[in-house]
Formats: sequence, C-alpha cells, structure tokens
Amino acid sequence: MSATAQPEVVTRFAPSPTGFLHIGNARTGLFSWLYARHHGGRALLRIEDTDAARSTQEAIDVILDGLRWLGVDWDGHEYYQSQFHARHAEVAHELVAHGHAYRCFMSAEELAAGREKAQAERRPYRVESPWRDGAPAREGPFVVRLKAPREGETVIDDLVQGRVTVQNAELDDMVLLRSDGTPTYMLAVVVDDHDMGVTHVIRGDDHLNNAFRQLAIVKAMGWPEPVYAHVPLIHGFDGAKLSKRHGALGVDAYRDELGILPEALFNYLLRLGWGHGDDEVISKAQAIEWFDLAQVGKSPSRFDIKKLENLNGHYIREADDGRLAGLIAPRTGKLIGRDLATAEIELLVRAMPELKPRAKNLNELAENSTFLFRTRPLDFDEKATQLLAGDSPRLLARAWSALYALDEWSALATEAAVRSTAEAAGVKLGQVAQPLRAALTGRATSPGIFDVLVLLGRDESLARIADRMDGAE
RNA sequence: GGCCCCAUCGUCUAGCGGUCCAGGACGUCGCCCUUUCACGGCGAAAACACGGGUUCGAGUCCCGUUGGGGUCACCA
Repeated sequence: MSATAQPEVVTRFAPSPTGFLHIGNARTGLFSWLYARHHGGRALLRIEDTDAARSTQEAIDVILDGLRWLGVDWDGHEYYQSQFHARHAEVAHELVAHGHAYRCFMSAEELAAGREKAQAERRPYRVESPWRDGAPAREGPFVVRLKAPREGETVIDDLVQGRVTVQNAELDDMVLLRSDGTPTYMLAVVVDDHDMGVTHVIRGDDHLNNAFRQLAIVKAMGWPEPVYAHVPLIHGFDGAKLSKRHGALGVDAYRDELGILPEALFNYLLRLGWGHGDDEVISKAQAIEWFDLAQVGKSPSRFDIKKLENLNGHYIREADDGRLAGLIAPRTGKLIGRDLATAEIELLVRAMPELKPRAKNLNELAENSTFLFRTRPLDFDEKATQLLAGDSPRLLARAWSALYALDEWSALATEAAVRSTAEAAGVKLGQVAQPLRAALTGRATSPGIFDVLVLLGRDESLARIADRMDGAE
C-alpha cells in the first residue's frame, strides 16, 4: 500500500443510524476521513446498528447518501456492528475465563438501591458487586462486568486533547454483556475497532470519558492501544451541544431544504474548529494536503449559518451554470407550479451568469429565476406596483416605442434605446429603468434590466411592457 | 454534585515568550461602483475572562478564581 516505512493509518467513522446524519457527526466523520487521506491511510465506515429498532435500511441510507454527497468516501465495504455480536460475546467470555471480567447477578433493584444510597450520602456511585471477588453464583439472570482496575491511573495521550489522566478509582465495572447475552456498546466498539485494525480512533469528545473504560478492555485483552483523538463537539447559539433543540438539521436538510452546495458545507465544516493560517476558501485537495489533528482546537465551536451561507454564495458563483440550472430546475418548477421544459432549462443556463451572483443558496437562486417563466399577465408585488404608478405608464409607452423600433435585440442596443428614451423625456435613467424592471419581472429587484430584456426576448419583453403602459400613446 | 475538558473581536479563527497598542474571515455600520438587488472595492467599530506568579519581557508558561462545556445506564 504505502511505499514508506510509516505504519499505516486506519481510521473509522462509526455513526449510529438514527434517521439522519447530524451535522456534528458529519464533521467528526470528515475529520477522521481527512486524517486518513492526509496520511495515505484507510478510512473505514462502520454502522453502529446495535439498536435494531432504530436501525432501518432507510436510516442507514440517509447516512451513506449524506457522506457521499459531502464527498466523503470510505475504503472497502461498510461494516455493520450487528454482524459481530457473536464475536463480541466470545471476547466477553474470554475476558471472564482470564479473570478480567465476571458474571454479576445483581438485580436492577439492588443496583438502584446502591445508587440511591450513594446519592443520599452525596458520594459518587460505583458498582460494588460481590461477584467481582468470587461470590458463589446465584440462580437467575446475570450480566458480564469488566473487572476494572482500581489502583493507579490511566493516561491517554490524545491527539487533540493532549495528555489526559484519570484515577482508576473513578472507573467502575461496566457491563459488557447484558442479561440477554447481547453486547453493550462499550464492548462492541473496542472489539470492532481492534478487529478492523483501526489505529486511530477519532470521534466526538463526548466519548473522552469512555475512552478510559474502553482502554481497560483493550489492556485486558492485551491488544495494541489505538491512538485516540477526541474532537470537540459543535455547539449551538447558546453554547450547548448542538441538538434538535437548536433546530439542528441533518446533512440532507442542508442539501434539500436550505439549498447548500456540498463543497460549501465541506469547507464550512472543515473551518469550524480547524484553521490553516488565514485561509478561508479551501478545496478538498488542499484540505487533504493541509489537514492534521494538531491544528484542531480543543474548545467547542458554535454553528453559524451566516458564514455557511456566505461560503455557499461563493461556491454558487464559482459553480458551473449547467450544474446550477439542473439543481434549481425542480425548485423553480415548484415555485411556478409546473415542470420546466427542456428549452426553459436552457434559458436557465443562459440566465445563470446574471442570476448566480445574487444568491446565497439554491432557494434564492430558484426564486430569482421565476420571472423568466411566469406567464402574462404577471403578478406584481407591492414594490413593483408602486414603481408602475404615476408617470410610469407614459414612460413605458415611450420606451416600448423605442425598443419596438430596434433592428437588433441586444443588451447594448436596448440600453441605447432606453437611455435615449430617458433623455428625450428629460428624466434620469432610473425613472425609466425601474418601471421597466417592474413591468418585466413583477419585482423591484432583478438582474440588470438590459440582460433581462435579452433573456426574455423581444416578443415577450414588448408584450410585458405593453401590459403596463399607457395605451393612449 | 464527582470526574474530565475548555477560555483571543457577536461568531469561526491566526498567534506556538519579544516582530501584537493582537492579524484574517463572517456578521454589523459607513463610503465607492450603480437602473434595482447582488457581486466587487475601500474604510470603521469590535477580543487576549479575572487574579497571582515565572521571566529582562506573557495573548503565548505555571497556579488559582470565575465562567462555559462534556460525562457519570443492562443507550449508543
């Protein structure tokens, strides 16, 4: 694989299928992918589908689609945690056999009582199972618990968090196998990461505390310790972990509902919590070249939709006209109440150079394109109606005549005609151009009016003007 | 509450002991361009949480305070 003697880097992204790809998880996945790509290693994907109820194929597809759309791929096939349950149990039993874990027969009531007592005495609760020290087995259901170390301390040299130390007395004997024999997440991740050959565990820092307990399993099994990197979570406007409460959306919503381009979200997520000097606009190739965990900040960052949209506007301006037309055609169609014909999509492509500097998301882009396809008589919004009052119908009639007389229908020619109309009428250009805009588009804002004239074509333009001009002239 | 982590403009960040009366970007506010709205250009306001150390010298190192966050399941 790699020609150098460097040990291979294997990262993994392990989302659980909850029905959507949380923006924070997407960033963590992006970081883990970038780390692997930067180091020429492998990026793996594992679906944590242990919770069978939530793990529908549909929920899984949402994640896979979201990642692909973002431009994050993975090496080999995706892994499904649920397929390894037998192996997880096998490891648990091996741990028991070697005295690193034990069968605990404590009932839920006993556990609850202990927890309450600890609470009452205002001291932290730690499971004290008599079976840890070999009490005789009892009848009934049992779980398998890890015999966690109680002396000394555990140190993790985290690539993002630095050296973190925890007293082993803080760790307790966590459940490895439930009473129904199924593995807990704690056991499953450790076993899967080991079996998949994961060298770098890059995940959200909400797992930092778990890392110490998981490391206990790794050590008990005598497996090589992975390198950990716990990246800070994304927070909402109030500084708390981003969640539904903040209206946190899945990646698909940014694509479908907010009209965000994948390269914009990629760039935004990359810059959130990571920086490379003063660089703001960063391509995927540059990201792979520059990215490293060392520059990832330790403090959580807040999600700012304004900056995302600014970046989105940038990428819209850079995007290919045909691509944009294809992306907004369905949206424009929805706005005007019918599908766009092929010729109309071609018109959209031609209009795109004028349309795209004026939009920061695909919805705006679509909205701004509707004037091209509206049928007469146009509907006029309030501002347009105002522009069409007073002297405007008279001015429009004069403009109509000048335009009608044109041999050539171009931006240059129409501009000359409209300018001379204004001059002849003794008014400023704007006094003719604004009513013209209103008559042509139904709105008070639009692309340059001479471009609009050309895009609409001679017949449609003259007809729209005629609709609003003073017929007496 | 215990444990762990964090702390530069409103937000994302640059800064890795002196070149910082702190730089860039978004946002905000002006001005320019201009037929509107954008784009673009120019400019402005805006931050090293606080207190002790260490040092000739601290945004940069150490300690504490305050503030914020994360985590404490037979959930993942």
